[in-house]
Amino acid sequence: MQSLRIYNTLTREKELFQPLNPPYVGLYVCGPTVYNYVHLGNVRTFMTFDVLVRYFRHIGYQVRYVRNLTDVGHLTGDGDEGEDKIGRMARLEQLEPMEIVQRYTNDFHQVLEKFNFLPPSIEPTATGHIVEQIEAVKSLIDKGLAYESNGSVYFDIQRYNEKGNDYGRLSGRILEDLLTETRDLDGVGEKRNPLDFALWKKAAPDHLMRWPSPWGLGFPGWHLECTCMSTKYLGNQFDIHGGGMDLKFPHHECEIAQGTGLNDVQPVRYWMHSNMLTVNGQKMSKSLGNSFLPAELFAGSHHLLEQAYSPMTVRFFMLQSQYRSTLDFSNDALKAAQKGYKRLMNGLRLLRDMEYIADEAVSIDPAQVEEVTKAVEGAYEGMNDDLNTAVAIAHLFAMVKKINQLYMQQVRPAQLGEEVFTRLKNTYVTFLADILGLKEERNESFEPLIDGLLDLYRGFKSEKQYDKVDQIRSVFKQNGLVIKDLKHRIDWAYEE
RNA sequence: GGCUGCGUGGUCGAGUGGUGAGGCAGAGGCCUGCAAAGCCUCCGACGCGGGUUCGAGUCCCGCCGCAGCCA
Repeated sequence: MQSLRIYNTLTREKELFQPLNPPYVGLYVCGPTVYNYVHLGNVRTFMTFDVLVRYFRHIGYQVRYVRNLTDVGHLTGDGDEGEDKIGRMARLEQLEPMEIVQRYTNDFHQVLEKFNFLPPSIEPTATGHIVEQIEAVKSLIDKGLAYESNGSVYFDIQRYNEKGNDYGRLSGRILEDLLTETRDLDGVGEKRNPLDFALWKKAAPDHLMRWPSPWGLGFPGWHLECTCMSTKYLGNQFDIHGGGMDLKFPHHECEIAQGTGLNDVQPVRYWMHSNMLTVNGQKMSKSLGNSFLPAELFAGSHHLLEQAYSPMTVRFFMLQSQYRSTLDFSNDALKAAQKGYKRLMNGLRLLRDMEYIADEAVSIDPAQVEEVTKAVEGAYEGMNDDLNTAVAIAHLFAMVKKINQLYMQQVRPAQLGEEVFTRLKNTYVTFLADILGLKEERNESFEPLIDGLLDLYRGFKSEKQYDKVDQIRSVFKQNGLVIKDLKHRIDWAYEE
């Protein structure tokens, strides 16, 4: 099995990944709050973990991938104040909260399918786990780590730390500093300490989503659902927890506190955080007007976009950077990605029809063998080094060059030998399709039509009817395809 | 203001003590009816100022800029 190293936010180091119960891997990723169309930044996060799951499975692990949907409890202030995000949308659009949830859940699934994401093993919802959350609150109160105040229940951070825990470790925050910073703030109200966070909130009379509890009608705090659902399906301690960088504090910090408080064990062994997106060097935000939706990207319908970019182009584009780096969206970068993506896909098409040809007259060329071996091993080394898809892709380009050389008969399969040839073929196809999740975007039913046109082209070409030849070329071009006139054959490819 | 991370060639983007990233763009060549595709060759960088080292894009200090979280 490959040895994968993962950057653990908790230790700020790359660590060798060792699962608790091999060959099983438990992975939990914070899913979206379904109150609006899915944000491109979220897409990047889920893509990171999509590739992680794919790679784990490829190297022989059995993954249980849990990605939740937040459908209650996430407030507009991202803290304990403000309106429920879903409740707010329901009020504005005069719909049932669950109508909002369903609408944006559907959108979320649709978008992810376009990007060729694997479905999670379990996709639990917060409202589906109210009972578990109430039980968790009770347990935390029993343990002296939480207290009721005016119908709400809060986690007692000071008590938690007095018991030898370290609230703030994940995000590099010092409790004393946090206390100093927040001391003079008013609005503490029901809390003993301004840093304490809500486990259960009392519902105001006009609050739409509420459930009965030992503390009256209310709803769960945002952080609690992830603790309950992750430990329910993956155990009190599990392998990996992922999410966007923005969730490190306070969300994930609170999850650690809740999980540790409940089960006396650190809930997560490896914390992984993916970085943010920028647009033309600036952060992507609605107020700056530079935030576009996946659908706008596919349609090219945003004023900052010069053209449409297909889902696979965007997928390839995102994977060309390492997940812990910020990634900048711009037209030039996306156009470059489109060309690069098509180059890889053309290689895939060629390779599919390529068979090994034995040739006694040709001996194995060590230099050729080494080039292929280096590319294959390099691709794995990239993935093993904290999921460095950028490095893996660089080696795929080395492979596509070799594929083209074989196709152009500049290199003979026998120069590689059957074993190395097969290794090249398998690795290339596996990396693109299975690990990176990149697939051809085409309509296969049109292929006979393409072949028919190509026959006509051949005929005109041999008759030197160049006006007809050029005409057919232009038809291909209009459809994003190019005709390739080679010494030994005539073929087509995606226009890059 | 605090914490965390980043700043690489025309552009996007890997690398993190000792000649190679890679994609896109650009230049030349092979091929071609002309092209395109492909192949070969080339061009070229490490925010600014100090320091450590035989040697730094890579480590340390300061500054500037960008991003995330907190206030």
